[in-house]
Amino acid sequence: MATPTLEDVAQAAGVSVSTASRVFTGTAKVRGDKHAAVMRAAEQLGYRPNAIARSLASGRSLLIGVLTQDISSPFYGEVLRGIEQGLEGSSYSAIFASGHWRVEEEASALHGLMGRPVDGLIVLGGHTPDERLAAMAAKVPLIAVGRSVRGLEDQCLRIDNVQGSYDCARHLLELGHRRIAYIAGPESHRDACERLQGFQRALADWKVEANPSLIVEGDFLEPSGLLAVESLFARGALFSAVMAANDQMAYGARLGLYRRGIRVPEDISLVGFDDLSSSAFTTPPLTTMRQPTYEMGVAAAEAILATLGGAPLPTADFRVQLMVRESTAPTHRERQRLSPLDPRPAGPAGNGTPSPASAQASEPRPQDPPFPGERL
Amino acid sequence: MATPTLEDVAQAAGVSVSTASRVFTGTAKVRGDKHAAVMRAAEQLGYRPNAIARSLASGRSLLIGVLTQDISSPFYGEVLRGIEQGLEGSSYSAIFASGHWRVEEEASALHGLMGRPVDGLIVLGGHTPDERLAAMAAKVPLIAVGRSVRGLEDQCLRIDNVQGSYDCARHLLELGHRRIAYIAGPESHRDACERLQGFQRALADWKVEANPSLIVEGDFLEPSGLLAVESLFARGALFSAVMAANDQMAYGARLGLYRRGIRVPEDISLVGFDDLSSSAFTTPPLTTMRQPTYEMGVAAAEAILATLGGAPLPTADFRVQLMVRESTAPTHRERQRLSPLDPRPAGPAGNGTPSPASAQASEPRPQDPPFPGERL
DNA sequence: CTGAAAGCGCTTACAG
DNA sequence: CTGAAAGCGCTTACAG
Repeated sequence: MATPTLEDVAQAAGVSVSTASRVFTGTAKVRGDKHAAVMRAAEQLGYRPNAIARSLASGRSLLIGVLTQDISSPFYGEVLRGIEQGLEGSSYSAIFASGHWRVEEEASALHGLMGRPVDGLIVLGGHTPDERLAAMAAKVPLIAVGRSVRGLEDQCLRIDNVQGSYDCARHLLELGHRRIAYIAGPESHRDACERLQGFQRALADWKVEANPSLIVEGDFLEPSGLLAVESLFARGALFSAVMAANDQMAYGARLGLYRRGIRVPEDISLVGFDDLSSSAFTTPPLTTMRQPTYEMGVAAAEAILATLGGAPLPTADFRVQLMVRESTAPTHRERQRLSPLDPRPAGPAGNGTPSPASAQASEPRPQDPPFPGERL
Repeated sequence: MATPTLEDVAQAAGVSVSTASRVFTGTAKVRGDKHAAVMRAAEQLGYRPNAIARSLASGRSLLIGVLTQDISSPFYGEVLRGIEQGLEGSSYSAIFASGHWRVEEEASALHGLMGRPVDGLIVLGGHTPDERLAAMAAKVPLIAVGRSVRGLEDQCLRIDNVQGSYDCARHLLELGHRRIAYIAGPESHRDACERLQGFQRALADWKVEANPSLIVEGDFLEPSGLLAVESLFARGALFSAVMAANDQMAYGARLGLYRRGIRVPEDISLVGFDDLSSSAFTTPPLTTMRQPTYEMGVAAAEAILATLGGAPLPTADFRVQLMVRESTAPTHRERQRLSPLDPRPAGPAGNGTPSPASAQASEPRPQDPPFPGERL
């Protein structure tokens, strides 16, 4: 038998389609016995309301479009999970499209979503011009996560990248590090620029001279972190810490250090940004700035739902939080200052401005076991 | 102005809606000048065909439902990316729903997808009973990835878990390992059972006695890998290698070893399964069994498209591949056999049946630098 | 090649 | 509380 329609149900229940419709939408009271008859008929026939027909008739698609950049990104993945959670229990579902950070691809993804059309739009990052998003926002409730849109400031869920990055750098500076290599994100990313800015501001506040040769640009993916460290070594750069603009590049940097036989954090400290779920399980567990990505996804969904329900936009404040784990340690000099009697042997990198050439030597040498307690 | 409809376009172009419709669907020839007039009018009005109305009229939603388990899973993420890629260029888009490996949640996700209704269904893993999937498959083309469904064997895209796991174990056995700890997946997962089976079969072929106290069950997530290693140590188990049923648990195990100051692979070898994209960047890079997840996603999408287009189901064969990286090494005994003059000092774990108690000692001791070449 | 018309499966004023 | 009817924006035989 073909899929049963509302008409089949109404007929089986001995009521009009209007009445049958009302029991499913709940828009008006229906007498008890008729209600029951409809439910029974629906059950018996295995009736499922056709969402498409319903959308066309009601003018609402019950779909929230989500423009993401990469469906498999560990960073956006958490946001998507949050969105799913935030939509749970509502009658809306999410439909995803990926833009891969390419303006044209984002445009066509957006085009596809609007053509459905969706009842609301959540935009995660990307390079779509502000004007285009403002134009969409005029048609449909829109929330942006991880980017800001001029004129739509209160519909943008963001963290303070400058402050977050500043705090990462401060952590390193307080541990005594002065020569800090920085692996930046692509300068076309606003996040990347802001994080670089936070780093530089901290340096300035600590009266540490900025050293352009300690800054390398990556693309937010692992291999670029590895390359960055390699190029740093190739140019003979000296540093006691590496700060990466995101965790994925920090992973790559970690591998670059490992390849040279450099220990983290004994020889060189490492910090990331994002706190991906796997960052608590790297070797050593990565010190990084946590972004509340899941929470932002939930909030984005709730904000859309609120707007759709005619409620005012909920306000939320998203704080970053430094997760001090085991990839950062005081410089040797700082350790000595703190406990002059510390008997542990100083590694070749223990003076705060290590020579990578000596750190490279593959002579067996003492390995510090992790001392997490020391740094808390 | 409200969103323009086909009727607006037809009117502006001076043709009937039928004709206007034909230029957009391409279902019939339209005279050149009328075609142009319609295109121009559409352009001018900023017309976008309404996908919902189109679906209702044509009886095709142009939506492929994807039942996944966790939208943020690094494993399924790759499959989703493949599906997106495979659908690219077609007029279909994917709509995702997550089941979180819970039968009822999967049912409601499936219910939501079928109620839209979708034109095709791709199912990733999960615990939905075979009969339910068979029932869906009767209504709509269905492809399953990473699980098998009785009666739908040729619509299931799978790898040979038994063989893959066998090959991982063989790799370890050939390196001389005999006491291999195994971190299994949950026994309710078919994949988990098959991988355990492959492991045990290899042991049997090598005449290594199976040792139940070396097997711990996890849940495929990182923390369970950490717990597994801890419980192994707690019970005083002796082993020179750890094999995990997936990469995420291998990451957790890696951390457990690190916490005890145990070196990988010098003291203990470690192997995973899946080859997640970050596994090439762990410390050390993880030896693991690659699953062609992205390719399976592409193939699933293509199979659906083919079926929808009336073409026969394409056949594909998915091979796993052992990625030998740097987390596995020969046992000390095996190294000596291979090059009796190897001058490197033997670690406390070098005899193939190490004592974790001694490996635990936090005395500084020589650290082997990585020797990737040695194992190729 | 083209238009008028029916119809996709619902919802929702409108009139009782 | 309930039914008949119009309509959502398209597609697609059907007849020219």
